[in-house]
Amino acid sequence: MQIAKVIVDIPAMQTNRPFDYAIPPAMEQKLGKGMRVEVPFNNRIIQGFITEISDHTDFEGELKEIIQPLDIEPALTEELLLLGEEMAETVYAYRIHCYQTMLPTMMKAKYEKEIEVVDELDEETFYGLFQGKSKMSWENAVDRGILPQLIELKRAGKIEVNYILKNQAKAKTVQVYYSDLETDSLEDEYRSLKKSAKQQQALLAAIMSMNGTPLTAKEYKEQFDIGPSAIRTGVEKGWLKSADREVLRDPFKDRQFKQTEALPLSDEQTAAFQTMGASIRDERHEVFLLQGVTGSGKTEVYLQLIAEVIKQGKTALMLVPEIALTPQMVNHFKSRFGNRVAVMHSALSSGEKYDEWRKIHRGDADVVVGARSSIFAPVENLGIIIMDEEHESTYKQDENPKYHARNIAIWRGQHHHCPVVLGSATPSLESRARAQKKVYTLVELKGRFNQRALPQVEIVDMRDEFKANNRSSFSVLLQEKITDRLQKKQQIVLMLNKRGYSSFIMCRDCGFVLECPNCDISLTLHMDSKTMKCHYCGHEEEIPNTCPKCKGHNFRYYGTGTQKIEEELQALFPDARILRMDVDTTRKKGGHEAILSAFGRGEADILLGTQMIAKGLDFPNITLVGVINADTSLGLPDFRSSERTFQLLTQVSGRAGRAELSGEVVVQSYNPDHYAILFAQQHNYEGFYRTEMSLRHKAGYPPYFYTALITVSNPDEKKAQKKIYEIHEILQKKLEPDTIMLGPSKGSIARVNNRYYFQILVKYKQETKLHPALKQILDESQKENARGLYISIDSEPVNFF
DNA sequence: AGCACGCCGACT
DNA sequence: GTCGGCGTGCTC
Repeated sequence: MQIAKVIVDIPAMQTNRPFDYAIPPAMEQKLGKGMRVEVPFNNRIIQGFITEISDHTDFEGELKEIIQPLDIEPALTEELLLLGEEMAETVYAYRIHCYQTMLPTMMKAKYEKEIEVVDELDEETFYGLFQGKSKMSWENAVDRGILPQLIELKRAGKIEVNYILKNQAKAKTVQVYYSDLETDSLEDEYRSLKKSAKQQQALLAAIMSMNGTPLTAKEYKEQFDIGPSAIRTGVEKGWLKSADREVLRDPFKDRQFKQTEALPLSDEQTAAFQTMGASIRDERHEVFLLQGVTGSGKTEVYLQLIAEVIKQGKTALMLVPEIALTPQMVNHFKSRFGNRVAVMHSALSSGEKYDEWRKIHRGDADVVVGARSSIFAPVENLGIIIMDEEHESTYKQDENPKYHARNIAIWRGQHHHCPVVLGSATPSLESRARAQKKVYTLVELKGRFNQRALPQVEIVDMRDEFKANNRSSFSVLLQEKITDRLQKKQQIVLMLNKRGYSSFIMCRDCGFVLECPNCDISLTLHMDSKTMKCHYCGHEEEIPNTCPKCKGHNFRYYGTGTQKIEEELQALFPDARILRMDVDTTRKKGGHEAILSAFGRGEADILLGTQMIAKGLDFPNITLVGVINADTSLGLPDFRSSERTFQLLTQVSGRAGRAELSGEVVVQSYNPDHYAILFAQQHNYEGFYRTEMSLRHKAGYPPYFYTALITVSNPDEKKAQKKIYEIHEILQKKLEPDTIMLGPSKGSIARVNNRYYFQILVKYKQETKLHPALKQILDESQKENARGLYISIDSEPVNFF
């Protein structure tokens, strides 16, 4: 008998292992590793993944049978099955979670409960409770509040609760019409028609010419000018049969892409291309750190490396940060490689995502372009993995499974014996340090395209502006330069650094700040909805008119929202056309792109936005970039705050002067002497790297130490606190003496959604005992989990919330 | 996760 | 005496 080992869809420590199922004889040849299946589990029916087919089981009891497969072909390749297993270990996640994140959300199971009548009911109950039907949905029962009566009936054995698994992954279909009649009989039909039945004659002629090939109604119309009513007649008369044909939802079907050819490479680009190309040709795994200043032509190198891979009959994976995945970016790839490019983008509908996934799965894509989760694209025969802007924190998923796409990329690169290219103008310290230690191979692009100089960056000390009685958000210098560019009809980009910043309101009389009732954080003012919102739990309330504490009416609005800056800017420059880009104006689908392309067409003089403007913006007429507040990101309680500030300033500076016109940057700051700002001004990555490395060394942070963040949360503050101290004690006993623990401390937001957070940050160099100790802590916490005590472990966290 | 089993308090 | 509270343990 054949046995399938199945990972079931129950995320719990006790079920985080394969369960054995008997394969019914009829399915023996049909089931395979990586398939989703429907299985009975503890009185229910749930989804699972087959991880292995075997002829042996250690299970002593009687095996249950697999009910049915949910796919025709395995959803997960052997590679992904293995990856998921290993990943679960390193990110402290359940295997089922890992497998689910590898697939489009549509393939995740949905469960429904229904109540079925199995025994005679008296008329009153049947017509009253069940409304004369033998089945009722669980929701219906809950809504009508009749569960108590149902429990009674259940006990009497008159009803059953059925568990239904819904496979949401449905391909979109269109109706097609074909004929299975012989030509002879069609000819007979033709002869028996009245002379006046022109439409039917035309239809029969068409059918005969198609030779049984199915066509949609639309195709009949286009090719033969036969309308739907004739087709209906054809079906009625039995000439045509209808069937469903699967179609792919193509998010780009209405777009034309002009074919582009490889551009000539500079000497430096050629050298970079050859270094990395050698590894492609030798089918050798190697990690490259491609460090190139903005405008050095990294993208063209990527495109040509991918072309090389395709030439070898292999496939390529191209990762970009979500925010950079603009249609502009997609264009580059679609134009070079045509429709064999699949794009995985969060703006796609779930159906479109599923179809792009299927396109890859079928082997119809040679190039996959996408954000973080595309690293799990089911491509076979990988020839290269490229990760652009590798320093971006969005490559780390901040919910379970907390994986970093960079690590997954390297794993897959090893598996496929292919190179991994990490590209950035401002590499993460971790990657740059690895390059220094020759773990990665450093490839540099130092020159800018067309030898264009990097923009001149001026720093304005905002403290001086304040002393000189300038209370505006714009320094005199920035105002002058804006005036100048407006006159010259050149474009301006202004960035508001919102990181670590929020707009809140405070009572001027008593100092009261409106806070979230569920979280220990002030509510943020949202002008678009005219409400106060909590960014952590979603709580929303009216903007108060009077202070709840002192009944005063004098509120002060803190925080510089883009909207407020826009008003200020417009007052200063009444004739300037300003475009604002922030979460409020880009919320709608395609809003981001619409604003960018309007700016690209020159429909505005000034683009004002948050960090999202630092990326994917490449317009020749921009000659001035202003950073309104460079330092708000410096004050965050995060050891990476300097690194992030440096990266952001460098990136936004790169927006200035990309073509014939040279650019200028004005950075306004209250900390003008901060090294992150000064090094960004000088475009000096190396200087920043060395300074930051020595600080990290002194403080004992990555890349000198590894980190793991353990977070405990509970609705009861005392319980969470007790647990974190217990964990602290266990770890103290077990870990190496040179391992450092910070904490236990309260979470940087102590309460979120009515849960209290406590955490410990473990910093270690060599630590073989940490992993088993943490696993054990997780295992043992399982019981408490049910009572609302959650433990989360984040290996190499990037956000410290 | 969700369900059955099992052991103690408040009732007909 | 029983009903039902939820703590405990299992699911192929």
